[in-house]
Amino acid sequence: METTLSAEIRNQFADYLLRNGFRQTQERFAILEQAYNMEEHFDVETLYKKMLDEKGFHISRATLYNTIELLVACRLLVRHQFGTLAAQYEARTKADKHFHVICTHCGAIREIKDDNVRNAVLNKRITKFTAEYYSLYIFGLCSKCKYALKRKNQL
Amino acid sequence: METTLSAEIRNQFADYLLRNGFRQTQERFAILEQAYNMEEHFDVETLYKKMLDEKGFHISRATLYNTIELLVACRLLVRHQFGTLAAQYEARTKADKHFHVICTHCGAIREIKDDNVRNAVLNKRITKFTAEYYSLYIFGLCSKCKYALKRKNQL
DNA sequence: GTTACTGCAAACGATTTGCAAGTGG
DNA sequence: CCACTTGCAAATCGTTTGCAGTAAC
Repeated sequence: METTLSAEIRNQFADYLLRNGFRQTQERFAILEQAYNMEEHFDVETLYKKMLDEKGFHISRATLYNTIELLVACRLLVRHQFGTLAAQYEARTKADKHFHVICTHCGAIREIKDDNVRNAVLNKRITKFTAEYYSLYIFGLCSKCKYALKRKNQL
Repeated sequence: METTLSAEIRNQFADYLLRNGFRQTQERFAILEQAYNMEEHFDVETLYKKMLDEKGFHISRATLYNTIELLVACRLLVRHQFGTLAAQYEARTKADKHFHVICTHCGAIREIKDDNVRNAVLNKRITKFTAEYYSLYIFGLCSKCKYALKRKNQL
C-alpha cells in the first residue's frame, strides 16, 4: 500500500496547479495519492478516516473539500451522487470503464462493464459541447428485493 | 394549467397508496399533480413556491419531502443529483426519453434525445437485476466555457 | 516577505425528525 | 375514534466560510 501513484497522474496535477497559480503543498499530493489508492468510490469522511488511521495524516475537512474540488476541476476525480447521501468520488481512470447499477430498494450498488453501452455513449456527437466523461446509473430492483416485495404484495 | 394529470398516473399512485396501507390525502394528490405539470426537472423549494404562488396551496416541506419519497418509491418520479445542489426531480414518463449534458465549468444542463444510446442501455441484460429506468449524465465543457478557458491558458 | 493554504469552529442549506393538532378510513 | 398525516420548529448532516496562524514561492 505504498506509493502506487503513477508519475503521470502526479505530474498532471502538478501541471494543473502550476498553470493556474496554485501552490504545490504536501497535503494536496497526499490527498491525490490516497484518492487514487481507494479501491472503490469513496466519500470525504471515508477518505479523512483512511488518511488518519492508515497514515496518521490529519487533514482538515476544509482542506479535503478544497483539494477534491481541484481534483475534480482538473479531471482527475469524478463526482457521483447516488441517492441522497454524501457525494462519492472516484479516480477518473476507473470511472470511464464501468457504469453503476443501483437497487432503489436496498441501495446496493454494483459496477458493470459493457463495451456496447460505452461505445454508444462515447460515439455520440453533441453540438457545441466537448464531452469528457460520463456517468450512467441504471436503477431498478436487485433480485432479493424484488422477491421480498412480491411476497409483501407491494409490486 | 388546470388538471392535465392523466387518470392513469393518478390511479397508479392511488393504487400504490392503497396497496401499502397509506392514506389518500388531498396533499398527496396535489403534489403529484404539480410535479407532473412541471416543465423541467425541479427541486423541492421550486415545487413549494409554485404550489403556493400559483395555487395558493401551502404545503409544509416535511410533507413535500415525505410525498416525493413515496412518488419516487412507486416509480412516478425520478431523482437526479446534478452537481452538489439540491436534489432535482422529474416525471418518470419524461426521464427515460433523454439524457443530460452538463458543463463542468458553468453548470449549464441540456437535455438530449438519442435512440442509439437509449437502445444500447435498455437492451443491456444485467444478471440478478431488473432494470426500471436509467440516468445518463455526460460531463464536459460547453463551447463558451471551453473558449474562455483556452484564452486563460487553463486548458 | 508576501500571499496563498491550512485548520478550526462557526455558519449554512438541504433534508429529517419529534411532537401536538388535524383528518381519513 | 384510532392511527396515520400534517405543519411547525428544532435537529441533523454534508459542505462552505471566516479568520488567525503557517508555509510556498
